[in-house]
Amino acid sequence: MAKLVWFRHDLRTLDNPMLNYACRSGQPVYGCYLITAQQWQRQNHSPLRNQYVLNRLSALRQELADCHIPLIIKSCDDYDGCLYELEQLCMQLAIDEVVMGAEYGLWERQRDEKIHAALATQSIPMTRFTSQVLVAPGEVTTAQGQPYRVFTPFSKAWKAQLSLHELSPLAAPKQHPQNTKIDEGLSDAQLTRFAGGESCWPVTQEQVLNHLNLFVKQKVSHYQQWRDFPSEPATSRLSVALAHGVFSTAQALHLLQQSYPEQYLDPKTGPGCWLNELIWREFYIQLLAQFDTISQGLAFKSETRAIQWEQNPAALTAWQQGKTGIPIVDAGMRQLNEIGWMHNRVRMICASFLCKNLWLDWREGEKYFMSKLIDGHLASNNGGWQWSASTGTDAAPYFRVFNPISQSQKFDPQGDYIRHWVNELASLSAAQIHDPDNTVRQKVNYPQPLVDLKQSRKQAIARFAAQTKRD
DNA sequence: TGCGACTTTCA
DNA sequence: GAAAGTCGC
Ligand SMILES: Cc1cc2nc3c(=O)[nH]c(=O)nc-3n(C[C@H](O)[C@H](O)[C@H](O)COP(=O)(O)OP(=O)(O)OC[C@H]3O[C@@H](n4cnc5c(N)ncnc54)[C@H](O)[C@@H]3O)c2cc1C
Repeated sequence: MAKLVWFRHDLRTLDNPMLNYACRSGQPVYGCYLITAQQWQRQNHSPLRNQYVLNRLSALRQELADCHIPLIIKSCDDYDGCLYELEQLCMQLAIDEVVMGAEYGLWERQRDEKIHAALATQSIPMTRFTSQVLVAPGEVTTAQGQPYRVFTPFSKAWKAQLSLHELSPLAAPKQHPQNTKIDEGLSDAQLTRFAGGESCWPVTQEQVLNHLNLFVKQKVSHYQQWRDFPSEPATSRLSVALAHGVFSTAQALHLLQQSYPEQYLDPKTGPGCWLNELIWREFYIQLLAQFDTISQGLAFKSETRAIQWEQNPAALTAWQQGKTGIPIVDAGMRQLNEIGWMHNRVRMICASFLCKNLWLDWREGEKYFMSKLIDGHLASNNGGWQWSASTGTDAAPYFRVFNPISQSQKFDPQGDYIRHWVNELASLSAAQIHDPDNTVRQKVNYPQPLVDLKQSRKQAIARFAAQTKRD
């Protein structure tokens, strides 16, 4: 009899509770990953993200091989196909337990429930661990026993919970070498072919951990000061690795704690501010796990669900292509389109512009981001969009509307970020670049602003006021 | 991590 | 009449 570890969003060998549990049994251990291409397409996963996953799987297979654990990679259409593949594997490999890290989207929870029930009829237990977050959804609750809906109290409870958690990361387990040859499914050559190239993002665990180490040692102290300036390389850019579980919150936190024991809990310091961002990620994940409306595409605040958003395909396309005539928005959208990643400050500006100034449905923005981001993750992406749209819990108040040009002047004062991503504006001065004069726009062939910022802001606030009063 | 309308304070 | 403060969307 053997154990099967099903990898999903925890593509690592270090600090992996499933692997450790399976290996402690003393039985043979097999890893598996199921590629569900149709499902990915239905959920708008971006091509660059798929490429990253496929590259990462080759690397993970090597890392697992160092532990003498084979990684079987199979392809099936969608979540329904997963059950069949798992049953096949259980039969072929004489599996007596399937082990996995919990996933929190509604469809993923339903899939896992189905599989759990089906395997149970064959007396194969399915055991779920917490692998994506340090503090499991529901582990901390408000005094009334409710899930937290507000970030600050959640983060306090989260930190208070740390004393109960072992932070020193689990080592990668080592199995005895196995001689028996098994069918590992898709070969590395096939993975490389499907990936269609090499991801620009680090794919090995070693590269990612080096990057994490370097960030914590050299950059996190200045994080608080510089994180909002998109032309500064001040943020960790670890979201891609975190979204796929190449390392855990505990691994990052352990480093922070070791390096900055006096600071890491204080959000006013660089390390403490960065930890807060890791907690934001866990905050949104626990919301996703405990409120089905997020997976169902409903606004979190019910009083905002009746809002009639504009239907304007031309404006949506202009926004998507980075041709809105608002330089900072266009720079952000072009960064997203080109590299599948956007700086957080600019994500907020682009999202706010779509919802508040263009009055387009935040779900259109959410969908488009998901179709381009490599770090795309339902919990954080939905969280970010509902924050921006003021439809979320603990969101930006509807009357606090960003002015993208003031944001641009404040956070990209020299215009370096804009110059880098918007070619037409590369030669403009800092005085012109945030909102060029008509004549300058014509000269460099840059569009006029798609909307009047002042007027659209006023209208958005009025519409929200009318909507929320109605109840 | 908002901003305009309005009031108060000071010269 | 400028600057600083307060209010409400
Ligand atoms: C509209 C919108 C959509 C977003 N979509 C996603 C998404 O699909 N996936 C995603 O991982 N993040 C998303 N974010 C959050 C944030 O923009 C990115 O996590 C961040 O820009 C990643 O860069 P970094 O790794 O350099 O972050 P750092 O500043 O170094 O932060 C460290 C880590 O903390 C987490 N984090 C940071 N900020 C947030 C946040 N606001 N919410 C949740 N987690 C956070 C990320 O995992 C990040 O890697 C979105 C934000 C907005 C406003």
